[in-house]
Amino acid sequence: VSRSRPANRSRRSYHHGALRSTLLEKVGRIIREHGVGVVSIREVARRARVSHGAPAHHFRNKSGLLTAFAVQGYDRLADTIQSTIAAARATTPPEVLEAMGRGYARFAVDNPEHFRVMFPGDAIDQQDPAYIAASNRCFGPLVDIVRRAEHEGYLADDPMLVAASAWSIVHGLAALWLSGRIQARTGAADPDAIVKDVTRLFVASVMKTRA
Amino acid sequence: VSRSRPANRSRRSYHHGALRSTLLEKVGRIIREHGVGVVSIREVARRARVSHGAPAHHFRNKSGLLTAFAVQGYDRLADTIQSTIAAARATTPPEVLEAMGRGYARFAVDNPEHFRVMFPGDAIDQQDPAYIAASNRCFGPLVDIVRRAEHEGYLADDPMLVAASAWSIVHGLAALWLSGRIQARTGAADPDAIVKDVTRLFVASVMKTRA
DNA sequence: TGTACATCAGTGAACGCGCGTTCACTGATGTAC
DNA sequence: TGTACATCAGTGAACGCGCGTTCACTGATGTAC
Repeated sequence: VSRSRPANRSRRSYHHGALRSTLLEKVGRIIREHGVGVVSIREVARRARVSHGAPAHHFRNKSGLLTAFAVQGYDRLADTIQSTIAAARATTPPEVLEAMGRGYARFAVDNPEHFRVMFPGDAIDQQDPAYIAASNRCFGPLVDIVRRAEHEGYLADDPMLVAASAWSIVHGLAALWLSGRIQARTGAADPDAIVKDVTRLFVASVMKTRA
Repeated sequence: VSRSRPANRSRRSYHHGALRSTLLEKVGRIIREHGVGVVSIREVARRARVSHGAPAHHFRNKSGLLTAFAVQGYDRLADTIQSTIAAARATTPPEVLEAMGRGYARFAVDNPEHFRVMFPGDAIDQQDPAYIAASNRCFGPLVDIVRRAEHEGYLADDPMLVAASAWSIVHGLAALWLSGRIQARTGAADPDAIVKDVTRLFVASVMKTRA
C-alpha cells in the first residue's frame, strides 16, 4: 500500500499493492458462483480490475494460479481443524478425533470453493512443494492422534485403517453435502447437526472399548 | 446396423447405426484420459468419426450429453451393487451392507470417468427425470437395508444416520482413492484390500450387537 | 535532501486456437399403397 | 415387386466468443551514493 496515497482514493494507483491475494480471492468467488470450470485468468483479472497480463507476474500460468488457491485451502483447513480442537478443549483421543472430523467438515461447508479445487485436483500441480507441505500439515495430526489412541489403548484395529476410515467418512460426508445429496436424501438442513451425529457415531463405534 | 452392408466394411455408411452409445463411450474415454474439463462436443464427435453437428440429433446440447453420461453411470452403479450382493450370497443386513459398500467402491474404481461426472455434477442437469430415476435406483436399496437392519435388531442408532454414515465412508474412500490420496498416505496399492477392511470395520462397529 | 538508476508491477495489443450452437442441405431408411 | 414420399440422421459452413500466452512498453518504487 502506497505511502503517498492521494486524498482522492478513487484515483487508482498504477501498482495494486496486494494483487496476489486479491486474485486468489477472486478465484474463490468465481468458483462459488459458477464452478471450477469457469475460472479463467482473464475473468479473474477483470474482477480484480487489472489487465489480463498482470496475473502472470504472480503466477506462472493458470495451473499455478489454481495450485496456489489449493495451497491456501490446505492452510485454512489445517487452521480450522486446529481451532476446532482448541475450541472444544478436546484432549482425549476420542474427543480430538471427533473435533478433527467436525473441523474438516466445517471447513468444507464454509469453503466449498477451496474444497472443490483441493480434491479432485485435475487442474493443479501436485508436485508443487508448497502444495505438498500444506497437504502434510493436514494429514499429520490425524496420524498422530490415531497413533496416540492406539498407544493409550483406545483402538482394537490397525491405526492406519482407522485413520483412513475416519478421513473417508468425513470427506465423503462433506462431498455429498456439497453436491446436495445428503440434503436431498435425508431432508437434513443443518450441516453441523448431521456432521456431529456422524462423527460421534463413528468415533463411538471405533473407540468403544479401552483396553 | 444396415441390412445391405457392402462386403467392403471400410466403406462408411452415411448412417452410423449406434451413434448415441458410441458418443457416450467416447465421453468416458476423454474423461479418463484428460479429465472432465476437456470434454467437448467437437472432440467427442471427432473420436466417433462424425461431424460435430451430429451429436445434436441425440443430445440437445453439451449439458444433455453429460447428463446422459451420468445417467448411464447411475445405472451401472446400481447394477454393480446388486451383482456384488448376489456374488457374495449376502443375506443378513451386515453382509448385505458390506457387499453394497464394496460394490459402490468397486464401481468407482472401475469407472472413475462416470464417478467423477456423477458426483460434483457441476455440468449436469439434476432436474432431468432420467437422472432422478437412475439416482433413486442406487439410494433406495441402502435405505431398505438399514431399515431392515433396524427391524431385525441390528442397530443401536437411527437408521437414516447409519445410512448417511455408510454412504459417506464408502463415498469418501472412493473419492480419496481416485484422487490418489489414500495411496500416497498409506502406501496401499490394492483398492480391494483397503475397501474390504474399511467396510468391515464400519459394519462391524455399527452393527456389533444384536438386540 | 537530492539525484541516478535498477528493479518491480501492471498495460494493452497481438497471436492463434477450439469451442457451442445454428441451419440449410442431403443421403439413407422405412412405410403406405 | 415397385414407386412415391415422409422422416430420420448426419454434413459442413458459418457465426461470434473467450481463452492462454507472449511481449515490448511504461509508470512507480526503492536504493545507493
